Parts: sequence; C-alpha cells; structure tokens
Amino acid sequence: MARPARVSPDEILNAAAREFADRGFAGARVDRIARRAAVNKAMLYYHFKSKQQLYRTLLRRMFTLAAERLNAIARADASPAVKIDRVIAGFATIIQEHPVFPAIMLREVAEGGAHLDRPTLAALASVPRLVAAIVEEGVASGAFRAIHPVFAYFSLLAPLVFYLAGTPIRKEISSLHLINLRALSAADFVRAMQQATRRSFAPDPPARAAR
Amino acid sequence: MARPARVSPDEILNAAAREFADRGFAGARVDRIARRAAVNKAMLYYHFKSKQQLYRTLLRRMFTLAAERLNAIARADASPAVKIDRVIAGFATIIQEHPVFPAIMLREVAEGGAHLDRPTLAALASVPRLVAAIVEEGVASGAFRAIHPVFAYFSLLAPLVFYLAGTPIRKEISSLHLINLRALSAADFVRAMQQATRRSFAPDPPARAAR
DNA sequence: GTCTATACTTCGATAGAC
DNA sequence: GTCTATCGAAGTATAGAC
Repeated sequence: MARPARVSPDEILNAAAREFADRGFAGARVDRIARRAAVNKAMLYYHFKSKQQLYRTLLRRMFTLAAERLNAIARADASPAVKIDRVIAGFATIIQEHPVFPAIMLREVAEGGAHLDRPTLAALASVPRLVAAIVEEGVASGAFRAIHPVFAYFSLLAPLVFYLAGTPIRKEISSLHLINLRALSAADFVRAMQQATRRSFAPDPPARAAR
Repeated sequence: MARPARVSPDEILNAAAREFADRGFAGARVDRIARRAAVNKAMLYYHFKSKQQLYRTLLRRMFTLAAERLNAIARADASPAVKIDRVIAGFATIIQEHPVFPAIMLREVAEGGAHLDRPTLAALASVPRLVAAIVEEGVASGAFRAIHPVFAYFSLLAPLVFYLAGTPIRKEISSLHLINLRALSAADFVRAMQQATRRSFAPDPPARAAR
C-alpha cells in the first residue's frame, strides 16, 4: 500500500536553497524553483504562501541547524581552545554539507535582514550568542586573552564563509590567468584558521617578575 | 559664462552604488537609480547603455580605487608587519569613505562574478595580488611565519567587510533584544584585527637549542 | 493534492519631440 | 542633452478544473 509519491515541501526547500544561493531573493524566480523541484508553480504556492515565506522558512532552518551544532559544541566537556577549534571545523562541516549556505548568508548580510521576520532573526541571533558564550568562558578562565566576543565571532565565521562562497569567482579569476595562486583546499583553510585563531586568542605570557 | 548645470555620469554612478548596495543587481531598479540621481531614465540610458554596463563601470571603479591604495602601501618603505597594519586600516578607511562597498562586495562574491567582464575581474584580482605580495615578502624575510597568501587575504578582508556590512542587521537584532552585546566601534574592530593579525602572523620563537 | 491557463503588475529599454 | 510616453518581456500569484 505504497503511498503515491508525494512532493514533499522539503524538495521545494532544497530547490529554493539553490536558487536563492545562485540569484538572491530578488533574482530568484519562482518558476525556476518549481522547475528545479519538479513541481509546478501552483503546487509551490499550495505549500508556501509566498516567495517571501518560502525564503523565511529556509533561513530559519539554516540558522536553527547551525545553532544546534554550536550548542552541542558549547555544552561539551572540553577546554575553550578545543571548543573554538571545533566551532571552526563545525562551521566548515555545515557548509560542506550544505554548499548553498555561504552565498545565502553573504546575501542576507548585505540585505540587512530585510526579508526576515522576528522568529528567523531570533534563530540567527543564537549563533553569535553561542560563540560569544564560549569566548567569554575562555576569557574568564584565563585560557584566552581579553577578546571581544563580537570580534571573535566575525573573525571566525567571516573568512570561512567568504572563502567558500568565493570559490566560483576565484576559479574564474584563475582560469583567466589574472592571478596565479597556490592551491588551498577547504581542509587546508580550516587548519590555517585554527592555527591562526589559537595564536590570536592565546593569553600573553606573564611579563617576567611583573610587579 | 557658466555652463548650464549638466548631470554628470558621476552622480548617476553614486546613485547606482547606493541602489546596488541596498538591493543587489537583480533587485536594483533603473527607475530608482534615475530618481536617486535626479535624472530621468532616458538620460541614464544616454550615459550608460544598460543596467549591466552601469554596474560594471561602478565595480571597476571600486576595485581600481582599492588597488591604488594598496599599491601605495605595498611600495612604501616599511616592515611587512607595519604594511599589514596599514592594509587593515586602509580597507577600513576605504569602507568608511564609501559605505556602500561592503554590501556590493558581499553580493558580488555570492554572485560568483556573474555580471563582471574581463577588465573588471582584472581590477578585482589586483587586490588579492597586492596583499599576497606583502605577505610573501614578510614570509621570505622571516618577519612572518609560513602564511598562505590566500588565507592571509581572506582573514584580513572578510571580517572587516562582514562586520561593516552587517551593521544594519546587527542593529535590528539588538533592537529586538534578541542578544545583548557590548558595543564595538569600527575603530575598535580595526584595532582588534591588527592585534589579532600581528599575533597570528608572528614567527614562532626558535625552539631552545633546536638540533 | 495536482495541474493548466491566465490575470495583474512591474521592469528594462526605446521612440521621438524638443 | 533632456524629456514624456510607452512597448514588449518577464514576474508573482491565483482561478478553477480534475
């Protein structure tokens, strides 16, 4: 008694994610999302009341997923430095599992959150809050020097997102021979981020016989 | 014999910069650009043959300006570490002089350079090339540890752009009381970036009596 | 739940007078 | 160089049959 194959809203959301990542909210075409999901437009509007609501649902999911991963890292029994290593690797893992995330994040930052409602913004806000909690824990315990949690958040997340979202443009620039740069894989980039952050967050060695 | 006040293409470009920053290429409306520049649409099309050409002209200017500033820094007589401090401050200065830049950069990275032609991409590519030259100089002289130039470029630029472009969404999140974070001015952020980068790039102290 | 056809709107771009 | 008026294309969303 197999149920007839039903088009799940999930397939629409996946198609929407690719379209919004490629073209942004304004550039995304509802027709194209429907075609990518192998659904007709009316079906899409049956599951989601508008392009905007589809977008909000998608972003709320993204942010919630990231917050759940970060929450697991923050609650684990590990030193702040190890947690920060895991945060960096965790962001990279999420992005590799969902290659559309960086472009969507970049665009939404540029939009100033214009298409987001309160619950979506709340889901978004929990991401920096969790990172800040780890940083503050490390600063309080002396594992880190005095780092501003907001600075920590941006210096951790931004290079990863920028680098990974920038892969297409980097490929284009290098295929036009406009610049010749040594290869740098995503895994290399993560390791470089971890090394740089460990050095950047480390407390100063106490001045010899201070005071 | 004052010339009659003529609408300069520059005013159209300034209006276009704000519109493209606020809404992206796809979301930008030619009518709105014209209205913002106090010009009618036909006038705009008299100076620029299409929305795309207007966009390309704008971005080529942006990248060229940034490359010129970086070039002056790279050629100066200073240590690599000081040059990197100046690169960070220089990016921040350019952004403060042109507050529309971050959003446009974020969007263009997300677009994968889709709207750019070869000369515009060439202007863009010279920015990471100049940063890479400074980093490679520092690595070669022993002033820096072995830093990958591409990693250096992204870890310098991305946090600044992300942080400054994210100001509107940060204000919205904090005005909704979704998160309560200590203030962090742009100048503070620049100083934090400089400190973090100096620590991150510094060479390892030689192991005591190694070998 | 699923589809076709279409109403209504808005946009990029141009024609043509001055 | 500058303007008004408008065209044709393309977009979001819905009506209504099945």
